Amino acid sequence: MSAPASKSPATLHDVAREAGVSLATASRSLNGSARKVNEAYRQRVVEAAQRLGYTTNLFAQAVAKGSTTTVALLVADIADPYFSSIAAGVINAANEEGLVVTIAVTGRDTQRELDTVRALRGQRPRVMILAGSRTTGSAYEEQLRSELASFEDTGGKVSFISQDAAPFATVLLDNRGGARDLAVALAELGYRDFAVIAGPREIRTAQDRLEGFAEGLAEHGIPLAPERVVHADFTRDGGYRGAQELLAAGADVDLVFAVNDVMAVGVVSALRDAGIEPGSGIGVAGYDDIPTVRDITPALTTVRIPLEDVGRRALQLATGSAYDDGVPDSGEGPAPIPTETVLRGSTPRR
Amino acid sequence: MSAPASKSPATLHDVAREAGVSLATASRSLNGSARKVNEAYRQRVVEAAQRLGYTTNLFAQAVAKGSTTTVALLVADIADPYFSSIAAGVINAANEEGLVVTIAVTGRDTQRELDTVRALRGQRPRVMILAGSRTTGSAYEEQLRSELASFEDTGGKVSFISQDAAPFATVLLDNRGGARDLAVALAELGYRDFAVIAGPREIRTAQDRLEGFAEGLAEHGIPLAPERVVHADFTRDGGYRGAQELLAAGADVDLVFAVNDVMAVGVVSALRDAGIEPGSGIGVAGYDDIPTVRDITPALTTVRIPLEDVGRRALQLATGSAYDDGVPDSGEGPAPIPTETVLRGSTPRR
DNA sequence: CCTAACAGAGAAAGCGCTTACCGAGCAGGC
DNA sequence: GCCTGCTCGGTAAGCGCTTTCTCTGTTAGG
Repeated sequence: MSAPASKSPATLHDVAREAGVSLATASRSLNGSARKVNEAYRQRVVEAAQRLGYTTNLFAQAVAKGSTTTVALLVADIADPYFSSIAAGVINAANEEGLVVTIAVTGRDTQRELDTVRALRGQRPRVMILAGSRTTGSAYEEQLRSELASFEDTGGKVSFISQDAAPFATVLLDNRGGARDLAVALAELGYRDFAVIAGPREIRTAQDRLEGFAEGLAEHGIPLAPERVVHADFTRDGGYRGAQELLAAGADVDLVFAVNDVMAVGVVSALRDAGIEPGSGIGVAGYDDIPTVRDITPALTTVRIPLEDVGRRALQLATGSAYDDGVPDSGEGPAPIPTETVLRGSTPRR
Repeated sequence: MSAPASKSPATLHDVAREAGVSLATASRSLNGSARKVNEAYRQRVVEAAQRLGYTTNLFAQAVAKGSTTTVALLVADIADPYFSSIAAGVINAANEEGLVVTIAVTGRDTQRELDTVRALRGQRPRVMILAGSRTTGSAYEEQLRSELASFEDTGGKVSFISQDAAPFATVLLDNRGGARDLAVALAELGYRDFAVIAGPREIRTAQDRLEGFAEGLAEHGIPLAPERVVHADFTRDGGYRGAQELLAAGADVDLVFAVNDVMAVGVVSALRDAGIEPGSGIGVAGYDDIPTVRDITPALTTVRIPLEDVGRRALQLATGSAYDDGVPDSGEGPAPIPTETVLRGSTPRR
């Protein structure tokens, strides 16, 4: 495959020459400028651009204007439906505003997250959205925050998804409340012996769900013994192994709550492999309401989050274009996104 | 949240001044330049950059160098596991090469695809990867191709995923062959009365799978009547409705093949809702081997594609960094990615 | 010692675009 | 009819970088 002649793309200069006008006029005609341009001229320029197949070089435009149209999105794992749904929301919202989104994945690795943030800053994005970030306890937390703070100092906007990360904007998910409601609903269904597959300890979101769940149980006077909690890594396999661990410990459990659906799916599989029927044998519940859980058997009880909306709002929060769509936006303090407990076959009444 | 003073980010100029060297030296020290720089100077510059929290402005660098480090990825729907897995592959491979990826979604809409390609060109990406594109029959096809051709003329590289799109590079998936093998395997299992939920007619990938499947059946002397083929849109709901349609037509079917797993999941659900047990009643098979299908009941028979690898290779194909990883790379003609029929519970022996 | 050859720092000219600023042309007012 | 005041092209100065080219300071060879 020998490199073809490869002329470089037409520049504004070429367009101006082709149209027989000045560079300035060409620029004004093509990119929405405040200044008016004689319609006849504009026409000529547009046609010339057409003819040459010209597209504005966004990079050059960015350096000239000193601002870009890029949104950077950091997710832990794009193949995870939780994140890909959020990404869909961000991308759609961004496109509507003529913004372009750059995605990077951090693989749930703190060091990599930090490196990625740094690298992404080179793009001078208008907005940086962090989903699935660990903002708790890690040695890197401070570095991350200072990196982000400096990003905001230089005119960027950051928004977090899920856990509160003041002073940065956040699309707050009421993880604690959602889990609490779920616990209450399950207790009311008659479950008593709970175990939970928690997430990584350093992830606030995971921790909140765990704590909220315990709170809900407490309201019904049900304790959650520490040995009934195993920590896993948010993956299906993690959930699978977590369930095995629980089973091996021989505890008398009638419901397993996994703090995300992906792990819950693993739990269902582990139970089945151990000869226990999920649902009728041991109840299973998850969190997120990813599409899959409606299709497995039994369908999973979970807590629904409007993931795509979450992505949308994360962007709007940053661009300030949050036209009010029903979700109360009480000034500064962002109201959490409402979640909803969805009871399905995996948790029949006891 | 009043806008803070918002100083602009440190520039190379600032760094140079801070380090007491010239702009040129600063540039050379920070970004791998061919020219050598006295180590003592380099040190000073690096430290100064550190101190100022400087990160190279990639945009400015791009305009100066005349080339970017961006990869543009177009997918039909990022929330679809097929695409998000591919995206994961692309992103990982790109990160390894220090490239940044921009994702746009086209929503399976031709006009939008074309617009998106145009918009993305403004970013002057090094590479443009198209997955799930319609390259057949649409009125826009020619426009798309000419847009892409012109992109390549100006130094870009495009690579397609799935269907051959000569003269552009392609990560060829042997859709026809994979479907043929699947059909053969199913026929050998004893199935005789087939129906298929095909994809949109204008999508080559969908069409190939349909045709390959028919070929496989033909090898066993089994016909596939046109009324046994319904077209749907690659979504779960599409699959659901397709199956309903088939059922309503009252055909005597013992196996439904949906040309992608997402629709197959819909089929399973539709059958169940109609009181027919998927597997023991009517067999179901899909294509892609997305994670979900292993977890539903019955687990779905399907054709496995190493999706992440596909994404990886799409990038490598374009950047020319295809270190040989076992997949034969016979010079120009790209060998198709090998697929594998995976028989599971949804197609028990008859 | 002197000259040739070579490093390697710095000055400056771009890269493709935006945007003051300038100035020509024209309309209207007195 | 002359002046004021618009309107709207064009000129040119950047934006933050890279890179060529110039030029000085060293080193080495004779």
